[in-house]
Amino acid sequence: MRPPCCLAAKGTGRCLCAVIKAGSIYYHFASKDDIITEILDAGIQAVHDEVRDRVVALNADASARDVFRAVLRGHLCALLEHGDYTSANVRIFGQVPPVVRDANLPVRRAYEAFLDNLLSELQVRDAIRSDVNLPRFRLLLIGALNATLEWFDPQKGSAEDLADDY
Amino acid sequence: MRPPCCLAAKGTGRCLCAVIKAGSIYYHFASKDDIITEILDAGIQAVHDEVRDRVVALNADASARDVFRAVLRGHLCALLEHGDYTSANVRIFGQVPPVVRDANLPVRRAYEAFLDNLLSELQVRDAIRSDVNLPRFRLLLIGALNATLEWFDPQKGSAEDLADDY
DNA sequence: CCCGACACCTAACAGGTGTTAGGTAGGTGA
DNA sequence: TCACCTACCTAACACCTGTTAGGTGTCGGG
Repeated sequence: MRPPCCLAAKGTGRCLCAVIKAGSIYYHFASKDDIITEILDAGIQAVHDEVRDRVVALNADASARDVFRAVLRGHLCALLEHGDYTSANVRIFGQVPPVVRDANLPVRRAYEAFLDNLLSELQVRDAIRSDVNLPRFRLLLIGALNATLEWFDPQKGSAEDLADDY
Repeated sequence: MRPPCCLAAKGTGRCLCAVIKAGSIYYHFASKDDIITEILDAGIQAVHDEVRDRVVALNADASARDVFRAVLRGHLCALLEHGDYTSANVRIFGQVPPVVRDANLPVRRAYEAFLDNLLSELQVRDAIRSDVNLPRFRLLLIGALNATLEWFDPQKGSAEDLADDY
Protein backbone atom coordinates (compact mmCIF):
# COMPACT_ATOMS: atom_id res chain seq x y z
CA MET A 1 0.00 0.00 0.00
CA ARG A 2 1.48 3.29 -1.19
CA PRO A 3 5.04 2.15 -1.83
CA PRO A 4 7.66 4.87 -1.70
CA CYS A 5 8.81 6.64 -4.84
CA CYS A 6 6.73 4.38 -7.06
CA LEU A 7 3.38 4.35 -8.76
CA ALA A 8 0.94 1.71 -7.62
CA ALA A 9 -0.85 -0.30 -10.28
CA LYS A 10 -4.56 0.46 -10.22
CA GLY A 11 -6.53 -1.29 -7.51
CA THR A 12 -3.82 -3.84 -6.84
CA GLY A 13 -1.60 -1.56 -4.80
CA ARG A 14 1.34 -3.26 -6.47
CA CYS A 15 4.46 -1.31 -7.15
CA LEU A 16 5.66 -0.33 -10.59
CA CYS A 17 8.94 0.84 -9.07
CA ALA A 18 9.57 3.40 -11.77
CA VAL A 19 11.67 1.05 -13.88
CA ILE A 20 9.25 0.84 -16.75
CA LYS A 21 9.54 2.71 -20.00
CA ALA A 22 7.43 5.81 -20.48
CA GLY A 23 4.71 4.34 -22.67
CA SER A 24 4.19 1.26 -20.52
CA ILE A 25 2.36 3.27 -17.89
CA TYR A 26 -0.69 3.16 -20.16
CA TYR A 27 -1.06 -0.54 -19.49
CA HIS A 28 -1.98 0.37 -15.91
CA PHE A 29 -3.72 3.68 -16.38
CA ALA A 30 -6.16 4.85 -19.00
CA SER A 31 -4.82 8.37 -19.25
CA LYS A 32 -2.57 10.95 -17.68
CA ASP A 33 -5.58 12.36 -15.86
CA ASP A 34 -6.13 8.96 -14.28
CA ILE A 35 -2.57 8.90 -13.02
CA ILE A 36 -2.81 12.36 -11.55
CA THR A 37 -6.11 11.56 -9.89
CA GLU A 38 -4.60 8.49 -8.26
CA ILE A 39 -1.60 10.46 -7.05
CA LEU A 40 -3.70 13.29 -5.65
CA ASP A 41 -5.96 10.85 -3.81
CA ALA A 42 -3.02 8.92 -2.39
CA GLY A 43 -1.36 12.14 -1.26
CA ILE A 44 -4.34 13.48 0.67
CA GLN A 45 -5.06 10.07 2.13
CA ALA A 46 -1.50 9.80 3.39
CA VAL A 47 -1.72 13.13 5.20
CA HIS A 48 -5.16 12.28 6.55
CA ASP A 49 -3.91 8.93 7.86
CA GLU A 50 -0.82 10.46 9.44
CA VAL A 51 -2.80 13.11 11.28
CA ARG A 52 -5.50 10.66 12.37
CA ASP A 53 -2.94 8.14 13.64
CA ARG A 54 -1.21 10.77 15.72
CA VAL A 55 -4.45 12.04 17.18
CA VAL A 56 -5.78 8.62 18.16
CA ALA A 57 -2.38 7.75 19.63
CA LEU A 58 -2.85 10.51 22.21
CA ASN A 59 -3.83 9.69 25.75
CA ALA A 60 -7.47 10.19 26.61
CA ASP A 61 -6.50 13.08 28.88
CA ALA A 62 -4.48 14.90 26.25
CA SER A 63 -4.79 18.66 26.43
CA ALA A 64 -6.30 20.71 23.63
CA ARG A 65 -2.83 21.97 22.91
CA ASP A 66 -1.59 18.39 22.54
CA VAL A 67 -4.30 17.64 20.02
CA PHE A 68 -3.54 20.76 18.05
CA ARG A 69 0.15 19.96 18.12
CA ALA A 70 -0.54 16.44 16.86
CA VAL A 71 -2.46 17.88 13.92
CA LEU A 72 0.32 20.29 12.99
CA ARG A 73 2.98 17.62 13.38
CA GLY A 74 1.07 15.02 11.41
CA HIS A 75 0.29 17.32 8.53
CA LEU A 76 3.77 18.81 8.33
CA CYS A 77 5.63 15.53 8.66
CA ALA A 78 3.51 13.81 6.03
CA LEU A 79 4.05 16.77 3.76
CA LEU A 80 7.72 17.44 4.28
CA GLU A 81 9.24 14.10 5.14
CA HIS A 82 7.19 11.26 3.75
CA GLY A 83 6.18 11.20 0.22
CA ASP A 84 6.16 12.76 -3.14
CA TYR A 85 2.42 12.30 -3.53
CA THR A 86 1.61 14.44 -0.53
CA SER A 87 3.65 17.35 -1.80
CA ALA A 88 2.53 16.85 -5.38
CA ASN A 89 -0.92 17.65 -4.11
CA VAL A 90 0.00 21.13 -3.02
CA ARG A 91 2.10 21.78 -6.08
CA ILE A 92 -0.18 20.68 -8.87
CA PHE A 93 -3.76 20.74 -7.59
CA GLY A 94 -4.11 24.33 -8.72
CA GLN A 95 -3.38 23.47 -12.33
CA VAL A 96 -5.05 20.15 -13.04
CA PRO A 97 -8.06 20.05 -15.38
CA PRO A 98 -11.49 20.35 -13.71
CA VAL A 99 -12.23 16.66 -14.31
CA VAL A 100 -9.29 15.65 -12.16
CA ARG A 101 -10.12 18.24 -9.54
CA ASP A 102 -13.67 16.91 -9.27
CA ALA A 103 -12.50 13.31 -9.05
CA ASN A 104 -10.25 14.31 -6.19
CA LEU A 105 -12.88 16.25 -4.26
CA PRO A 106 -14.34 13.42 -2.12
CA VAL A 107 -10.98 12.51 -0.53
CA ARG A 108 -10.27 16.19 -0.04
CA ARG A 109 -13.61 16.88 1.58
CA ALA A 110 -13.17 13.90 3.90
CA TYR A 111 -9.90 15.30 5.24
CA GLU A 112 -11.41 18.75 5.58
CA ALA A 113 -14.40 17.37 7.48
CA PHE A 114 -12.07 15.42 9.74
CA LEU A 115 -10.10 18.56 10.55
CA ASP A 116 -13.22 20.64 11.06
CA ASN A 117 -14.46 18.05 13.53
CA LEU A 118 -11.23 18.17 15.48
CA LEU A 119 -11.23 21.97 15.48
CA SER A 120 -14.82 22.19 16.64
CA GLU A 121 -13.97 19.88 19.53
CA LEU A 122 -11.16 22.24 20.43
CA GLN A 123 -13.57 25.13 20.18
CA VAL A 124 -16.02 23.40 22.52
CA ARG A 125 -13.13 22.94 24.96
CA ASP A 126 -12.50 26.70 24.75
CA ALA A 127 -9.10 26.24 23.17
CA ILE A 128 -10.30 28.19 20.14
CA ARG A 129 -12.29 31.37 20.58
CA SER A 130 -15.99 30.86 19.93
CA ASP A 131 -16.18 33.64 17.33
CA VAL A 132 -13.65 31.97 15.05
CA ASN A 133 -14.99 30.81 11.71
CA LEU A 134 -13.67 27.25 11.77
CA PRO A 135 -13.62 26.39 8.05
CA ARG A 136 -11.85 29.65 7.39
CA PHE A 137 -9.41 29.02 10.20
CA ARG A 138 -8.77 25.59 8.75
CA LEU A 139 -8.03 27.14 5.35
CA LEU A 140 -5.60 29.58 6.97
CA LEU A 141 -3.94 26.77 8.86
CA ILE A 142 -3.56 24.37 5.95
CA GLY A 143 -2.45 27.20 3.73
CA ALA A 144 0.31 28.15 6.12
CA LEU A 145 1.38 24.52 6.58
CA ASN A 146 1.38 23.71 2.89
CA ALA A 147 3.37 26.82 2.09
CA THR A 148 6.29 25.44 4.09
CA LEU A 149 7.00 23.21 1.10
CA GLU A 150 8.43 26.21 -0.71
CA TRP A 151 11.11 27.00 1.81
CA PHE A 152 11.49 24.15 4.29
CA ASP A 153 15.00 22.78 4.50
CA PRO A 154 15.30 19.52 6.49
CA GLN A 155 18.94 20.32 7.19
CA LYS A 156 17.97 23.39 9.19
CA GLY A 157 15.60 21.67 11.59
CA SER A 158 13.03 18.91 11.67
CA ALA A 159 9.43 19.16 10.58
CA GLU A 160 8.39 18.29 14.14
CA ASP A 161 10.23 21.30 15.54
CA LEU A 162 8.69 23.55 12.94
CA ALA A 163 5.25 22.24 13.87
CA ASP A 164 5.87 22.95 17.55
CA ASP A 165 7.04 26.45 16.68
CA TYR A 166 3.89 27.09 14.67
CA MET B 1 3.18 51.55 -15.77
CA ARG B 2 1.94 47.99 -15.34
CA PRO B 3 -1.21 48.11 -17.47
CA PRO B 4 -3.88 45.57 -16.55
CA CYS B 5 -4.14 42.22 -18.31
CA CYS B 6 -1.29 43.08 -20.67
CA LEU B 7 2.40 42.54 -20.95
CA ALA B 8 4.56 45.61 -20.84
CA ALA B 9 7.26 45.99 -23.46
CA LYS B 10 10.64 45.81 -21.79
CA GLY B 11 11.75 48.98 -20.11
CA THR B 12 9.23 51.16 -21.91
CA GLY B 13 6.26 50.18 -19.76
CA ARG B 14 4.17 50.29 -22.92
CA CYS B 15 1.26 47.93 -23.29
CA LEU B 16 1.16 45.04 -25.73
CA CYS B 17 -2.51 44.54 -24.93
CA ALA B 18 -2.46 40.87 -25.77
CA VAL B 19 -3.56 41.37 -29.37
CA ILE B 20 -0.34 40.22 -30.90
CA LYS B 21 0.27 36.82 -32.41
CA ALA B 22 2.16 34.26 -30.37
CA GLY B 23 5.56 34.56 -32.02
CA SER B 24 5.62 38.35 -31.95
CA ILE B 25 6.34 38.42 -28.27
CA TYR B 26 9.93 37.60 -29.13
CA TYR B 27 10.36 41.04 -30.57
CA HIS B 28 10.02 42.39 -27.03
CA PHE B 29 11.57 39.61 -24.99
CA ALA B 30 14.62 37.47 -25.59
CA SER B 31 13.14 34.28 -24.19
CA LYS B 32 10.28 32.80 -22.25
CA ASP B 33 12.40 32.99 -19.12
CA ASP B 34 12.73 36.73 -19.64
CA ILE B 35 8.96 37.08 -19.84
CA ILE B 36 8.40 35.09 -16.69
CA THR B 37 11.07 37.03 -14.83
CA GLU B 38 9.42 40.30 -15.79
CA ILE B 39 6.01 39.05 -14.69
CA LEU B 40 7.29 37.73 -11.38
CA ASP B 41 9.07 40.99 -10.62
CA ALA B 42 6.03 43.06 -11.53
CA GLY B 43 3.80 40.88 -9.38
CA ILE B 44 5.85 41.17 -6.22
CA GLN B 45 6.43 44.85 -6.78
CA ALA B 46 2.69 45.41 -7.08
CA VAL B 47 2.00 43.70 -3.76
CA HIS B 48 4.89 45.48 -2.13
CA ASP B 49 3.63 48.86 -3.37
CA GLU B 50 0.07 48.18 -2.29
CA VAL B 51 1.09 47.22 1.23
CA ARG B 52 3.51 50.10 1.56
CA ASP B 53 0.96 52.63 0.32
CA ARG B 54 -1.59 51.47 2.85
CA VAL B 55 0.88 51.56 5.69
CA VAL B 56 2.17 55.05 4.95
CA ALA B 57 -1.43 56.24 4.53
CA LEU B 58 -2.08 55.45 8.18
CA ASN B 59 -2.20 58.21 10.77
CA ALA B 60 0.89 58.63 12.88
CA ASP B 61 -1.04 57.43 15.92
CA ALA B 62 -2.28 54.24 14.25
CA SER B 63 -2.41 51.26 16.57
CA ALA B 64 -0.29 48.18 16.04
CA ARG B 65 -3.47 46.39 15.08
CA ASP B 66 -4.16 49.01 12.42
CA VAL B 67 -0.72 48.50 10.93
CA PHE B 68 -1.12 44.76 10.89
CA ARG B 69 -4.56 45.08 9.35
CA ALA B 70 -3.16 47.35 6.64
CA VAL B 71 -0.56 44.72 5.79
CA LEU B 72 -3.12 41.94 5.54
CA ARG B 73 -5.49 44.08 3.51
CA GLY B 74 -2.82 45.32 1.17
CA HIS B 75 -1.38 41.90 0.48
CA LEU B 76 -4.74 40.21 0.06
CA CYS B 77 -6.28 42.90 -2.10
CA ALA B 78 -3.29 43.08 -4.40
CA LEU B 79 -3.35 39.32 -4.67
CA LEU B 80 -7.05 38.68 -5.06
CA GLU B 81 -8.44 41.75 -6.74
CA HIS B 82 -5.77 43.51 -8.72
CA GLY B 83 -3.69 41.71 -11.14
CA ASP B 84 -2.77 38.54 -12.85
CA TYR B 85 0.92 39.09 -12.24
CA THR B 86 0.53 39.10 -8.50
CA SER B 87 -1.27 35.78 -8.47
CA ALA B 88 0.96 34.30 -11.17
CA ASN B 89 3.72 34.72 -8.66
CA VAL B 90 2.19 32.35 -6.16
CA ARG B 91 1.13 29.88 -8.81
CA ILE B 92 4.27 29.48 -10.84
CA PHE B 93 7.23 30.51 -8.69
CA GLY B 94 7.56 26.96 -7.45
CA GLN B 95 8.13 25.59 -10.93
CA VAL B 96 10.27 28.09 -12.78
CA PRO B 97 13.85 27.20 -13.66
CA PRO B 98 16.53 28.24 -11.15
CA VAL B 99 17.77 31.02 -13.43
CA VAL B 100 14.40 32.72 -13.28
CA ARG B 101 14.10 32.16 -9.56
CA ASP B 102 17.48 33.77 -8.98
CA ALA B 103 16.65 36.73 -11.20
CA ASN B 104 13.52 37.26 -9.15
CA LEU B 105 15.21 37.01 -5.77
CA PRO B 106 16.18 40.68 -5.23
CA VAL B 107 12.61 41.96 -5.58
CA ARG B 108 11.41 39.14 -3.39
CA ARG B 109 13.98 39.82 -0.68
CA ALA B 110 13.13 43.51 -0.71
CA TYR B 111 9.48 42.77 0.06
CA GLU B 112 10.45 40.25 2.72
CA ALA B 113 12.81 42.74 4.36
CA PHE B 114 10.09 45.39 4.27
CA LEU B 115 7.66 43.05 6.01
CA ASP B 116 10.23 41.93 8.56
CA ASN B 117 10.88 45.57 9.42
CA LEU B 118 7.19 46.22 9.95
CA LEU B 119 6.82 43.10 12.05
CA SER B 120 9.81 43.92 14.21
CA GLU B 121 8.31 47.35 14.87
CA LEU B 122 5.16 45.63 16.00
CA GLN B 123 7.22 43.34 18.19
CA VAL B 124 8.94 46.32 19.78
CA ARG B 125 5.49 47.78 20.47
CA ASP B 126 4.59 44.50 22.22
CA ALA B 127 1.93 43.63 19.66
CA ILE B 128 3.83 40.47 18.81
CA ARG B 129 5.25 38.28 21.54
CA SER B 130 8.97 38.70 21.94
CA ASP B 131 9.71 34.99 21.56
CA VAL B 132 8.21 34.85 18.07
CA ASN B 133 10.67 34.08 15.28
CA LEU B 134 9.77 36.91 12.92
CA PRO B 135 10.99 35.54 9.58
CA ARG B 136 9.21 32.30 10.33
CA PHE B 137 6.08 34.14 11.36
CA ARG B 138 6.27 36.10 8.12
CA LEU B 139 6.50 32.87 6.16
CA LEU B 140 3.46 31.50 7.99
CA LEU B 141 1.58 34.70 7.34
CA ILE B 142 2.38 35.04 3.66
CA GLY B 143 1.75 31.33 3.17
CA ALA B 144 -1.71 31.62 4.66
CA LEU B 145 -2.50 34.75 2.66
CA ASN B 146 -1.24 33.37 -0.63
CA ALA B 147 -3.18 30.17 -0.16
CA THR B 148 -6.43 32.12 -0.31
CA LEU B 149 -5.91 32.22 -4.07
CA GLU B 150 -7.00 28.60 -4.24
CA TRP B 151 -10.41 29.08 -2.72
CA PHE B 152 -11.27 32.77 -2.51
CA ASP B 153 -14.51 33.67 -4.24
CA PRO B 154 -15.10 37.42 -4.61
CA GLN B 155 -18.83 36.78 -4.80
CA LYS B 156 -18.85 35.48 -1.25
CA GLY B 157 -17.26 38.48 0.39
CA SER B 158 -14.55 41.05 -0.26
CA ALA B 159 -10.84 40.59 0.20
CA GLU B 160 -10.90 43.40 2.78
CA ASP B 161 -13.38 41.51 4.93
CA LEU B 162 -11.32 38.38 4.69
CA ALA B 163 -8.25 40.32 5.76
CA ASP B 164 -10.09 41.72 8.78
CA ASP B 165 -11.23 38.25 9.69
CA TYR B 166 -7.71 36.90 9.52
C1' DC C 1 8.88 61.22 -51.96
C1' DC C 2 11.89 57.95 -50.35
C1' DC C 3 14.42 55.78 -46.35
C1' DG C 4 14.77 53.53 -42.47
C1' DA C 5 13.10 52.21 -38.08
C1' DC C 6 9.66 50.06 -35.71
C1' DA C 7 6.15 46.74 -34.52
C1' DC C 8 4.18 43.20 -36.03
C1' DC C 9 3.15 38.91 -39.02
C1' DT C 10 3.85 34.18 -41.28
C1' DA C 11 5.74 29.82 -41.64
C1' DA C 12 8.63 26.72 -40.24
C1' DC C 13 11.86 24.29 -36.92
C1' DA C 14 13.32 21.25 -33.11
C1' DG C 15 12.15 19.22 -29.13
C1' DG C 16 8.82 17.55 -25.93
C1' DT C 17 4.29 15.21 -24.37
C1' DG C 18 0.31 12.14 -24.28
C1' DT C 19 -1.16 8.13 -26.48
C1' DT C 20 -1.66 3.98 -29.29
C1' DA C 21 -0.96 -0.26 -32.08
C1' DG C 22 1.40 -4.04 -32.36
C1' DG C 23 5.09 -7.03 -30.82
C1' DT C 24 7.47 -10.04 -27.21
C1' DA C 25 9.28 -12.54 -23.05
C1' DG C 26 8.10 -15.18 -19.23
C1' DG C 27 5.07 -17.68 -16.48
C1' DT C 28 0.49 -20.67 -15.82
C1' DG C 29 -2.97 -24.12 -16.51
C1' DA C 30 -4.73 -27.81 -19.26
C1' DT D 1 3.31 -29.49 -25.27
C1' DC D 2 0.62 -25.75 -26.45
C1' DA D 3 -2.33 -21.95 -25.84
C1' DC D 4 -2.90 -18.06 -23.24
C1' DC D 5 -2.43 -14.28 -20.11
C1' DT D 6 0.20 -10.75 -18.00
C1' DA D 7 3.32 -7.13 -18.01
C1' DC D 8 6.16 -5.00 -20.35
C1' DC D 9 8.68 -2.91 -24.83
C1' DT D 10 9.21 -0.41 -29.39
C1' DA D 11 8.14 2.79 -32.68
C1' DA D 12 5.30 5.82 -34.33
C1' DC D 13 1.48 9.44 -34.17
C1' DA D 14 -0.53 13.92 -33.54
C1' DC D 15 -0.28 17.75 -31.00
C1' DC D 16 1.84 21.45 -28.40
C1' DT D 17 5.59 24.81 -27.10
C1' DG D 18 9.56 27.82 -27.50
C1' DT D 19 12.02 30.03 -30.96
C1' DT D 20 13.73 31.98 -35.31
C1' DA D 21 14.31 33.81 -40.07
C1' DG D 22 12.50 36.48 -43.11
C1' DG D 23 8.64 39.26 -44.88
C1' DT D 24 5.04 43.24 -44.50
C1' DG D 25 2.73 47.52 -43.34
C1' DT D 26 3.09 52.01 -41.39
C1' DC D 27 4.91 56.07 -39.75
C1' DG D 28 8.08 60.14 -39.06
C1' DG D 29 12.16 62.69 -40.71
C1' DG D 30 15.10 64.44 -44.25
